[in-house]
Amino acid sequence: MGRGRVQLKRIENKINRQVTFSKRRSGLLKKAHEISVLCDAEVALIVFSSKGKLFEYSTDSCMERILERYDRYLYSDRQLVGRDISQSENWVLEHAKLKARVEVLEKNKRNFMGEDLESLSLKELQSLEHQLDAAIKSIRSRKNQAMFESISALQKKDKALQDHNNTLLKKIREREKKTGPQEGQLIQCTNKSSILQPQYCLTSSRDSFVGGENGGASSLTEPNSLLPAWMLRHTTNK
Amino acid sequence: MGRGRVQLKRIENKINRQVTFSKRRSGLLKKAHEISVLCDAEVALIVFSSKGKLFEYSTDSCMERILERYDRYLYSDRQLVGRDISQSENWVLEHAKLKARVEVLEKNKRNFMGEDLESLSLKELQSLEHQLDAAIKSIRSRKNQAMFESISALQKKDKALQDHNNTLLKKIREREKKTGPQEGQLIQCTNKSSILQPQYCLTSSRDSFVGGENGGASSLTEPNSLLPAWMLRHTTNK
DNA sequence: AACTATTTATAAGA
DNA sequence: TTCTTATAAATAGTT
Repeated sequence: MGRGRVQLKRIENKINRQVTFSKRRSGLLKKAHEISVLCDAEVALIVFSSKGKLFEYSTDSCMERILERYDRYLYSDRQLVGRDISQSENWVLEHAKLKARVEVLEKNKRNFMGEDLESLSLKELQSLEHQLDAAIKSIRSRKNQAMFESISALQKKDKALQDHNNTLLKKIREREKKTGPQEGQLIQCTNKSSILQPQYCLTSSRDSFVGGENGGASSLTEPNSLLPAWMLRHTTNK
Repeated sequence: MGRGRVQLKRIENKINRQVTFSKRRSGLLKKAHEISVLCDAEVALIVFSSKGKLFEYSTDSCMERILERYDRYLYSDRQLVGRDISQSENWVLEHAKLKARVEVLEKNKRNFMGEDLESLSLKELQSLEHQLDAAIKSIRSRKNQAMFESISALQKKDKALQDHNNTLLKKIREREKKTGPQEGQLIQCTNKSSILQPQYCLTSSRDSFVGGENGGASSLTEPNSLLPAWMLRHTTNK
C-alpha cells in the first residue's frame, strides 16, 4: 500500500523504520479497535517499539481483564494466582466475585443474542424463548409508543410552522397591498410542500425530536428504517 | 476497503459479522506480524471472538515473555510515581471499571428482557428488536435440534428395552414349557404398554438421555412444554 | 506533517 | 468456506 512493494524484512534505515513504525502502529491500533467494535470481539494489543516504548489497545480499556481471560483460557486452574502482585485477600475475593458476575452476565448476553446455545438444556432453551418472546412484545409496544410520540410532536411542530408561515404570509400580503404583488405565490408554494411531505425524525437522540432541525431524516441509512415500512409491519401482523 | 463505506458500529447480521471477523482477524494478525518484522517491534495480540474463541499473535511466539515485559513496564511506571498511592488508585480505578462493566451488562440484560426501554431511542429499539428476532430464530432452531436428538436417543433406548424384554420373554416361555403356564401373560402386557406410550425425556441434564430413568417427563411443569405442541409448532411454521 | 501514487485490505456477491 | 471483483483504506516514498 504505497509506492513500492514492501519486503517482509527489517527496514535497515533507522529513520524510515521509525516513520513506518509510527504509521503502521496507528493503523494497527485502529484496526484492532475496528474489529473489536464491528465484530463484538475482545482485543488486547501490546506493542513495544524497538526503543522499548509501549503502545497498547484493549477493548473497553480493560487490558487487565482481557489478559486474565487469556490466562484463564490457557490455564483454567490457576485463576487468581497469575499476574496480580500481592494484594489484600479481601480485595482478591471481592474482585473475583465481580469478575464471576461479569462472566455470568456475558454468558447471559450471548444467550440473549442467540449465541452459545449448545450449553443449554431443552428446558432452558424453552424458557429463554419465552423470555425473548415477551421482551420483543414489550419492545414493539415501546417502539410504537415512541413513534407515535415522535409523530405527534412533529405534527405539532408542523402546525406551529404553518401558523407562523401564515402569519408571515399575512404580513407580506399587507405589504403587497401597498407595494403591489411580488412573491407571495412562491412562499405559499414552499409551505404547501412541507405539508405534503412531513419529515419523520428518527435519529438516535431524543432531544432531536424537540430541538433538532429536520435534517434528522437525512441521517437514515437503513432501507427498512423508512416509516411507512414500520407502520405497515406493526399494523398488519403479530 | 470494500464495496461500501463501513460504519464503526457492531455489525448486526450474525453471518456478516462472522465473515468480517474472520477476514479482519487474518488481516490484523498479518499486520501485527509485519510491523513486528519491518520495524523490529515486539507485538502481542490477543483476540477473543464473540463466541469466546481465542486467536493470538506474538513476536517470536513468545507471548508469555511479552506479557511479562508489559507487566514489568507498568510496574516500573508505578514505582516512579509512588507505590502506595498509584497502586491503590489503580485498584480503585480497575474496580470502578469492573463495576461500570457490570452496570452496562445489567442494563443490557434488562433491555434484552424488555425492561428499562424508556432510555432507548427509536433507532436503538429497532436494532434491539432485530437482534432479538434473530436470537429467537437461533434458539428455536437449536431447540428443535435438541428435541430431535433427544427423541432419537429415546427411540434407541426404547428399542433396546424391547429387545431385552423379548429376550426375557423367551426365557420365561422356555421355562413355561417345563413348568406349565403361569404369569407370561402379565409380562407381555406391561411390555406392550411401554411401546404404546413412549416416554420423552426432557430433563435439564443431557446425561439423563443416556443414564437417567424415564421419570424425566414428570419434571415438566409448563403446560406448553408438552411435546406434541412443540412438534406441531416447529413443523408447521418458519 | 502533508501529499499522492500505489498497493492492500476487504465488503459484497457468487 | 473460498474465489472474485469493485472499492475503500493504508501507506511508501516524496515534498
